[in-house]
Amino acid sequence: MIVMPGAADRVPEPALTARGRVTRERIVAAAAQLMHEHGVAGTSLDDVRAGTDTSKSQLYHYFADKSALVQAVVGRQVQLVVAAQQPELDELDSLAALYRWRDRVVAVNSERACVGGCPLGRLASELAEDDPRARAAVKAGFEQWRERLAAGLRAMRARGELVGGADPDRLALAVLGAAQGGLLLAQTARSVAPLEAALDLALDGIRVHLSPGSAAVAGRHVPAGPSSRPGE
Amino acid sequence: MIVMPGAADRVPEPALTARGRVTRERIVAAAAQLMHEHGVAGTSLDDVRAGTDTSKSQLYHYFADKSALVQAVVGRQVQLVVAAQQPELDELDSLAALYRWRDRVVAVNSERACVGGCPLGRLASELAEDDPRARAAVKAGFEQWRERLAAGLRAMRARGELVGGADPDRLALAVLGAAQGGLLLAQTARSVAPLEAALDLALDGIRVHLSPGSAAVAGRHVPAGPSSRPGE
DNA sequence: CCAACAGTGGACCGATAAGTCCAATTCCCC
DNA sequence: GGGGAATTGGACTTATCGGTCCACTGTTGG
Repeated sequence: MIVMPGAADRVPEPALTARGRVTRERIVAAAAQLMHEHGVAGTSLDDVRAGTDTSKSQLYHYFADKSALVQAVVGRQVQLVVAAQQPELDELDSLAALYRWRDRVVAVNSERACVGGCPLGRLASELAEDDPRARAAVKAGFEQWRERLAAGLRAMRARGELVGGADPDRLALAVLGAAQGGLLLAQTARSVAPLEAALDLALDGIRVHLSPGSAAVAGRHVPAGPSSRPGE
Repeated sequence: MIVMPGAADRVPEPALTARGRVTRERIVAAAAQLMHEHGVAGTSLDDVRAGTDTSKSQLYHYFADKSALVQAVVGRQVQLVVAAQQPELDELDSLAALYRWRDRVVAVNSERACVGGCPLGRLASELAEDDPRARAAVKAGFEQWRERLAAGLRAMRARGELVGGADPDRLALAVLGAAQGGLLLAQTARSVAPLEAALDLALDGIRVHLSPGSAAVAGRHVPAGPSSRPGE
């Protein structure tokens, strides 16, 4: 679990035994799943209780209130979202690798038939205005995700593939934005097409910043030309 | 349920007099505002009632239930969102015009300090999984928005500015995705920077599809090079 | 001018939400 | 193996929500 540097201002939780940790984890996992499918407001603590074979008192034993549970859910979703892209994020050092990442994001979303969109995105949209702590947590999650993308772009620049003037941090932010928007439209349209289109266009944008001499400039991953890959 | 293409499957509403129409509009406007700020689930009918100087019975006089009110709110937000970009959307016929549109979107979001993100995006995220009719309405709204963008890109292609192989519909979808994702990240980060980055990268992507001979290829709107415009 | 109907006010209802409380039970460690 | 803390079960409280109901008011057209 990632811990904020400034020591989180959490309620002093009682010590957790092994059993306690398991139960707590079970609650968070079920709550995360439910909130991904039905939203935070659409998930009652009774729903969580029913879905975890626990009792009301356990929920309040491990979490001060619903907001604290939401906080834990945010943390978990950040972990899961990043973990789902782990291999691709770890080797983002070329345009081809970016396209592999693109394919991964599309595949993950395709598997669940675009239902729920991005778990983080949903939490962001629902909590941003009502729960400042949750907003900060989601913001930190996005930041972590963006940083992984930026690291890859920095690697590309270090290898001379990316032109010197390009700002990896800003580009990574933009690519993440394209992913989020694509995910949202995909969820609404129940089709991965918007996600593919948004990511492809963003990667086309990256292409503009490739060094002229780079082998990838011509688009070895996209034979038919930019943004023309057929959707699956 | 089989729905005829033309006739909406709405509850047969009573005839509306002028006074009735005004009241109804007042309710929808207030509900839209509240739902933009606090979400659909976070807005009770009592909130709407209090914010409109109406009574409970009026809400149910004009709307069958909360879902029907939400439906009306979606329609209104679609109108407002598109209307806010009217001038820029009407003359999207060049890269420079696309950048003017970009500036407009950024400015609108900046004015409200990124609060609430995109009204349509918020509704999409919150309603997609729980209210099929609302999801369809939001989807139609996005479609309308996308079509406006696509029309501009088609104009560019007709003028020879865009290369023949580029697909205006798909590009428009991607640009809309960039906007939505940028808006979401901007809302979460409380900064327009992600929105600017996402839109700039998308427009960089469009640049890839410009005809080689076009005057705009060199980037007359972006003197310092792609994606390097300073944020305001 | 008066009936019929759109429009309005607000009390009321049942369901369900978050959160409380306390007794019972299990576990860990001395 | 016993004591204290961690853990658990579930009834209970209180508040709020969507939704219903009915009496009343304004308006309008014949």
